[in-house]
Amino acid sequence: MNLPDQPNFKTHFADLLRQAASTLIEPDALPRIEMARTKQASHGDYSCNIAMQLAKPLRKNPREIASLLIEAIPDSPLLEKVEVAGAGFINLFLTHAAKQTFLQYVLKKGKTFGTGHYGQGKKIQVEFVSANPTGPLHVGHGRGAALGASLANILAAAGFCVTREYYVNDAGRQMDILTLSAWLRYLELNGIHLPFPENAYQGDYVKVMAQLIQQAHAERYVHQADLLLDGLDENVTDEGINTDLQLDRMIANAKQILGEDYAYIHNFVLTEQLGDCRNDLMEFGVTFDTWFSEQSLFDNGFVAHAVKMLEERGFLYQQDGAAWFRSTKFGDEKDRVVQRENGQFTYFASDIAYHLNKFERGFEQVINIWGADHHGYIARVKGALQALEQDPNKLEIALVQFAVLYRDGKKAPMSTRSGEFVTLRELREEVGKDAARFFYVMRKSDQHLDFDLDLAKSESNENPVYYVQYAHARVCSVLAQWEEGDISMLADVNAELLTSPAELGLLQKIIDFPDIVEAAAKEFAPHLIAFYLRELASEFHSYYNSTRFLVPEESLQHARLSLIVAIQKVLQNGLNLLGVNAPEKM
RNA sequence: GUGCCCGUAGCUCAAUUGGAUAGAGCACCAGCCUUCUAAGCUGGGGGUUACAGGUUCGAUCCCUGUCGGGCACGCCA
Repeated sequence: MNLPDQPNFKTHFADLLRQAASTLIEPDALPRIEMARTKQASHGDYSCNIAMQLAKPLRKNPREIASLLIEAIPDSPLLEKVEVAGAGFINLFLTHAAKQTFLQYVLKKGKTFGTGHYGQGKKIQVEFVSANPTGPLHVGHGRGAALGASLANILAAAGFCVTREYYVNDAGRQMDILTLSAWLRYLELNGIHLPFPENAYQGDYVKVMAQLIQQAHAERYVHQADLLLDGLDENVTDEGINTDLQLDRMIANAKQILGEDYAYIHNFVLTEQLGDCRNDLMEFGVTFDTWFSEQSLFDNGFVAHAVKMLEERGFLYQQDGAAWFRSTKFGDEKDRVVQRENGQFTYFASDIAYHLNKFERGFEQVINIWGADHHGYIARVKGALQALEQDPNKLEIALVQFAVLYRDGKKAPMSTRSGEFVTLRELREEVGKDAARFFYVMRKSDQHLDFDLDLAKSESNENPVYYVQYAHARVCSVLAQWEEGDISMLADVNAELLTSPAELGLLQKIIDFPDIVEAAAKEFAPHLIAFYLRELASEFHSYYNSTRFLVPEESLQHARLSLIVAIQKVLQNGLNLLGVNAPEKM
């Protein structure tokens, strides 16, 4: 049988029904043909509800319409039979030959099986993680990283031209606080003990950075540190420093005392944290095409430019000395400040500039992966884009709910500022990269995630990661014991011998894979891949236990081997999309 | 208080976005290694989809209300 290059049975059947429906109704009035995979084998392989949808416009009984459609359906070598069922479903059965022949395409496509053209080469950007470089990544960032990286892979597989981007918040107050924190620790190393503000960064990593500065430059950056507390309340040493005002005063003092050296320390801690973050993510299998600096938007005047554009279009007004953007015109709850009383731009201002910049770089679609705590932020960013005459629908925000760690059935404590949190690095060291990546995307992203550390760690049948990987290792093991051992022999195998329910079920499962990838891309839902892989592994394990592959009869042996090689490819490709290894031995 | 998200088996979650008898894993019970890896397989029990209405051929999904949980409501980022 000769089939087109990348056969898609689902769309083929949809075409057949569309042709049949054109005998009953004007093509313009025809709704989209929904072709769904069935849950039960008795319902065939694919099912369509078009007859029910046409019941209203045609004013006829759905079952009657279904019968008429079936009579009008063109002949196809892929269609075994078609029947009416239930309230008017049209159930279609694929021929065994169609399923069996499909195996050849899988083996031929190999690593690229599962890819498609849904994205039509559109330029799409995925921005994710984008954590402030003020400390180590924690397990909350890990979920965004795993989700973003997997989604980017899936979009690329679905035919998009993907750019992965990390927005570096290297401007602004948090970086100043980190700089001050590091300098204070550095001063301590030089015997100068000033009160350490409660709202500065407490983590030990700050002390490590201070040590690095100390080792490289000795006491060079001590300067007149005793002036640091100037202008603060008299009795700070007794009560401690804990207000934003006091902290900002210390930062201002530090800038004055250090002069040009302030920039050195600022830059040093930034580079250090960013490098740490990059390594951490790399070891997590997460890489970026672009690290986009927020500071660069200020340096080249782009923030001022964007704000000016808002002003020119009449969306800005002055009140209480600040410049406000009329975001309420675009559905926001209240207007927002873009330039403060003291002349500084707000974070929102640079974010407007950043998103405008994204569109000006020519991305046809932009996806932001944000923590769910930022959901109130969506309206104002989209509003600003609209005000700047951009299409806000080109920006899509995927919200990620928090991940809560459980150890021994109890919540692991998490509190960012106090430095008491589980880092991504610790998580990786504890459960391993593969388990962490898989667990993070096992849930729909807009759902809370309960991350069971004990389960992720367990090297047993309880662990879904090993379950999928084990299926892959088993195939590899069989192939290793296959004496002829040449997979190319399987290219033109006679798959007609694959007729058991298990074999036909597995064939259908393989056929589904490209559709699953496309659905995952369409819905920003990597968890669909995880669930699919689990199901495929399950069917394989069952097959493995019931059927011997290395049988004496060569044609049957080759047929079965070709099937498990195809399964191996799908497992590899699927795990690869999720950033999980497919080990040959376990 | 206002806005957004959520509520599905004992636990953690799915459900092709309005489709057929709501499905998996874990946990629990009973079996399967002289055979390609038992990190596996086979069988079993378990549900008024928080609750009350509404929309229609058909609702876990859409609308209204109630109860319960999470998040957000700065000239912070």
